[in-house]
Amino acid sequence: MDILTGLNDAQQTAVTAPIGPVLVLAGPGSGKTRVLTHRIVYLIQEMGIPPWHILAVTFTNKAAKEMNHRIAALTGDHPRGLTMGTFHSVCARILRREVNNLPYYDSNFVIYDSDDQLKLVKAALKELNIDDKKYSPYKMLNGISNAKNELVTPEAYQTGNYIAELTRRVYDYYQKALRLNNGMDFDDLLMNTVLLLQERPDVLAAYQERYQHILVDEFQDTNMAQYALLNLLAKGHSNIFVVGDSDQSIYRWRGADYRNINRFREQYPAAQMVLLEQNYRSTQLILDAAKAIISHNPNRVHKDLFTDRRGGAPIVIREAYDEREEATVITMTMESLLGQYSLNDMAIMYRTNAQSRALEEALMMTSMPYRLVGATKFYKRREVKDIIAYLRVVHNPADGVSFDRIINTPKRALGAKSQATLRGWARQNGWQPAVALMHLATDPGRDHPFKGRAFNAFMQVGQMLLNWIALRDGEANIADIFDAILDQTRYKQYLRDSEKVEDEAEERWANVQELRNVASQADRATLTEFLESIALVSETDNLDESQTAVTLLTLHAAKGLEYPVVFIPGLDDGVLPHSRSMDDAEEMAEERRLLYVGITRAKDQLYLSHAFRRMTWGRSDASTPSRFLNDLPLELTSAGGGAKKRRQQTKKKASSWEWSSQSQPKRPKKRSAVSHHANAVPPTRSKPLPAPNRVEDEDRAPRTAVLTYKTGQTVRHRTFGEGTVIESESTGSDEVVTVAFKDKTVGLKRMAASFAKLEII
DNA sequence: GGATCTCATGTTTTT
DNA sequence: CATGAGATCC
Repeated sequence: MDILTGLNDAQQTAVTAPIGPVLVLAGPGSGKTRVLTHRIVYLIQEMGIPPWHILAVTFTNKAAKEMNHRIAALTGDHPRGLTMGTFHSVCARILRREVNNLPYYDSNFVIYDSDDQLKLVKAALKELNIDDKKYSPYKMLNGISNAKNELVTPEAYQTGNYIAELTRRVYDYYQKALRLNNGMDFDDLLMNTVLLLQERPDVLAAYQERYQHILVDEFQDTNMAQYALLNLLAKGHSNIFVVGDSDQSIYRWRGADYRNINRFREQYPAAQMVLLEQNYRSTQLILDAAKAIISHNPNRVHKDLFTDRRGGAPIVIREAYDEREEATVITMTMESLLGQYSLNDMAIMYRTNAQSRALEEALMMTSMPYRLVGATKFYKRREVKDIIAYLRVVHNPADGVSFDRIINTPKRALGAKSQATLRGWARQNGWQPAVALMHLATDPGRDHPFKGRAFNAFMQVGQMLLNWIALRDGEANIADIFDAILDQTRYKQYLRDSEKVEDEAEERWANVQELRNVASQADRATLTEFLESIALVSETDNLDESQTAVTLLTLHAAKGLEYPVVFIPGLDDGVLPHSRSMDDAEEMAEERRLLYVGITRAKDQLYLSHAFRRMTWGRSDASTPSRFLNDLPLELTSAGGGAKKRRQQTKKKASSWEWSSQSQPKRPKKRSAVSHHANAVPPTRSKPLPAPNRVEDEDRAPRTAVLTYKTGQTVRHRTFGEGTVIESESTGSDEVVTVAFKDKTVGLKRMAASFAKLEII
């Protein structure tokens, strides 16, 4: 099969560009992953480049996996020796291989996550006698991270003021602590790789020789360290193919700098530039809206996005009374769309995670299944972290942060005092605490300061560590070590004893089992590889698409995804744009890009909403519609419930939102407090947001759907128990039942019949 | 050593 | 409001 088949002209130009620097500016939905994968295959098949000379870097494991998958589909095989991975995993691999050239580290170094980092910073503050009340550890860590992203070592850290001086000292201590623990944080993976390549021309030469062709995804998200890394590797051959879109740069606060695109152009003036402007995702109308929003940002490379999908459903903009009503109406709109779309086709994208709460409540109310992206936090669970900490100590006994976590978990009556004694003794002998315990267990006769209960407990831990390490060095696989740890620490018993609620203990144990599954699947991997793989996965990498459900996610998490129907609630000034970005033009521009990213996720339909009042930090405050809404041309939006009329007025005064007096008995009270001085529409039945494609159908075909439930019936819900049907109505494709449940804590609920699975008694 | 209370804090979070 | 960290009390 010709690999150029199905590619448009611009895509073909990019894929077949002569070897050398190439910059692809790819608008949303323009097929950038396609271009990247086809380029790789083109290099291999048409230009005869051996796969092992190719390095392709992405930001997420998901993107790397996707590309691997597509390449395999194109070639019918996984090209042997091709290096494909995230910046961090590629760096970790290099560092692991070059560990002999790294002072202070051995090959069992562990990767510290943000929790571990914070613990080290706190320890540093304590050691340096800095008040963590006055100087927030988070901010210190942030400063350290920024420095690392800019390749500034503690020695080179500039201190113009007192806080900077403190940060420098903490940074210095922190960095030494990392070495002592044989640990690196995420930023170290990048910085240490760059430093190594800078300091060792011989090592650099080897990697330049190895990676003769470099491809980079999401180039606008690279930070200084990543840019430096790419340049070092590409120096000499300049075969660097980067794909990016500065309009989708939304990680500035993490050090990403879209100006790297400009730097690239300056550094490689001969670079071939390709603009991908044809969009294969959205309707023209949605693209026009996106363009209208983004065009207000200064200093952009102008792109003229277009699509074959002429026209499209107007964008619906609505104002809600508050965030609860906003959520209710979104769920009702979803219900009304169920005939046309599956729940999998719909997503709600918001600025802050806190916004998900109201949405979740509304979804639960209607029994509509949903999946929350990024909220699982499996690897952040206490029990999971406990076991990983054990494994990490077995793998790298120098890891003091993990050791601190496990030394008294399960409880061994080893409190602060005993631990301090241990630390003192270990330090005297130049050991890390876990190493000290192993010495103690090997030779209990040696001089030590412990006695009685503490001595026995420490001996026991030392003995266990020796056992596990013997397993590690023997034939045992990861699952064997895992089981030995669970068994010898009596971890299950510990969970039972420490959780008051039995279900809680069960759940935690289930998580431990889940982790064990992951471990047993990695049977061929070494402990090093296993720990590295779980340190470098993100939660969003495992988006479970297997069940039918609405997706809830932040706008950040939405990048790279697409859905036929997209809802973006919270278009209020202070939410989007976020209040923290109000006094900084760069940050405001980034907020705008965030909205741009959100809008361009939508294929067919887009629903934007804002609220008249919004609850922030326990306070319900009047809200102003997002300034970004003013930039949407009126002709692209539908006149949802008079919203357009209102938008034409300079100032809105109140909501014309409607609510159901039956389903939300508490609402009218609150509501009337504002509506008497507002030009509110008289309360009528709640209506979903108009679905533009459906309006006519509805008029033509009056509802004749047969209802399953009738007023007065007694029904049973699997979680809410028994209740009486108050009302049931058809939404066209589904039936919405209002039930008064006997359980007073449940009360009145509106739910979609297809999900609620109510049993008629 | 553990439970309970108080108080501060509060975007986004690819790895 | 809701969460989490740290202090304080038992």
